[in-house]
Amino acid sequence: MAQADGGTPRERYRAQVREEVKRHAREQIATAGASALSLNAIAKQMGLSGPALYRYYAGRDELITELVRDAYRSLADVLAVGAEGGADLPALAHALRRWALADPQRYFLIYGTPVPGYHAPPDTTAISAEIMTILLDACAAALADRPAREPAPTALAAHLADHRDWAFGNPAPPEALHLFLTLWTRLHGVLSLELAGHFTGMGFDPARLYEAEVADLTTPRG
Amino acid sequence: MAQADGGTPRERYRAQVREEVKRHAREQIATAGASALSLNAIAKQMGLSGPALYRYYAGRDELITELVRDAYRSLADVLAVGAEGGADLPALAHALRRWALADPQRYFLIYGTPVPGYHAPPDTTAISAEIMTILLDACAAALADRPAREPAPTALAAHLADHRDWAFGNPAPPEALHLFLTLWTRLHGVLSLELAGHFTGMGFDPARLYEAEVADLTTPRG
DNA sequence: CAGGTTCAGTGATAGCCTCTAACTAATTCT
DNA sequence: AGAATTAGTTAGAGGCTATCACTGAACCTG
Repeated sequence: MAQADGGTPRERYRAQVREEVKRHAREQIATAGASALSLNAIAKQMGLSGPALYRYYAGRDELITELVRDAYRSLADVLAVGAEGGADLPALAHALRRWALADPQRYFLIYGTPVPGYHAPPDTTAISAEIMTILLDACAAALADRPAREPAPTALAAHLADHRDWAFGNPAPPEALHLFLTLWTRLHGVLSLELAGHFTGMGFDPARLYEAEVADLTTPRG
Repeated sequence: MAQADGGTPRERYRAQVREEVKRHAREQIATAGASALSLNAIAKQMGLSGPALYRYYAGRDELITELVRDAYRSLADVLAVGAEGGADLPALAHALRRWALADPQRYFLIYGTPVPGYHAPPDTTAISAEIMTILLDACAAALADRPAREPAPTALAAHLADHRDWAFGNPAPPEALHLFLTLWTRLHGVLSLELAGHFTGMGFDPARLYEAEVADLTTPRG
């Protein structure tokens, strides 16, 4: 993993160590949450002494930012592969759920509690836009497949038609914008509460709730 | 605030200091997030020296737990007052949104990224159940007001009918259980993404999206 | 291959933090 | 008034982030 050889041996070594640091970091985050991530502890686990890691990462923040970037990248890739393979909206929704369940803390790295000061670097938000584009396109495609029998555009769709800056140049119709936002927020709603454990002990199967939301999303209203 | 006089002067003083500690803690959390909360910093702000606060809170965790409890209590009270006043589902939904927007980090204290190890104490989960009961009752009432013309109970409702342990003794019909879960997850979906800032720069008005979800929730499907 | 440069890794240190322990001083109770 | 309780103190252990100055190895170049 991590393209085997990049250039000079030193560069390769650097990349290798950076990768190993991230491996430990991911493990630490998965078991104790992002706030418990400690450069010091990682260094010790790798048999290094504290400050050594500062050769590889400028600080804790940079490491976390890189993990956030990786998380975005990973999700974008999963969805892109699905979309290329002709996956429809429900298939993408389930790919998202599988991805989230595989590593809940990775999901929260992206969609969890924000740190008030923090602003994601531009390249990260670019990947976020990539993700939204994939889902938005899928929404537009889903609507195109539907028997066009909605003479009453929703009020929200009209509002979105006037404020579509975020769908940078995407030719999706207003209804698709509406569908996308609804998809995003509803899936996130179920997923984040499930991953946060708010359903544990309730007895029911969250997968069914998710399934019901997906079904509702892909069934035109009467 | 904080019932003026409790008993011995010492007890009153204790309660007063505990309250002041929480005040500073809330402020700190609101501006820098829960992970940045520091007992030491609070002590200095209060003109005390570090360890003094350990007379009032066993540690950082206990303080945070109390803030979580207060947050639950505050939300439960807001909703209870609304429900007593005869508020319907949309009114409760808007009360929830107002409460969340008033202090986003307080919302995340409850519904944000979980700390893997942490388990909320029983009294806290009891308040959570209180909140769910209010909303569930409102859902049942909303359904009762609807023209009863749904011969096809949803598959999810059937599943929930078999797994209704969590609605401890609540006589709500399965459809109400379904509606409640949908309400909860959808509202949380919009709210948490909005509060986390994922809509900033998108140009549209999150309130309209929220409004659309509320409307959808309270309109029977055809 | 010799010599200079670059860079990984080190220990020391400053400055935060949580939390414990021992002590002082004020308050309250009897 | 004397005894018991308790608020607050300093000191300190151990953790963390991060900087700095240094050593020693790897690398490149003439």
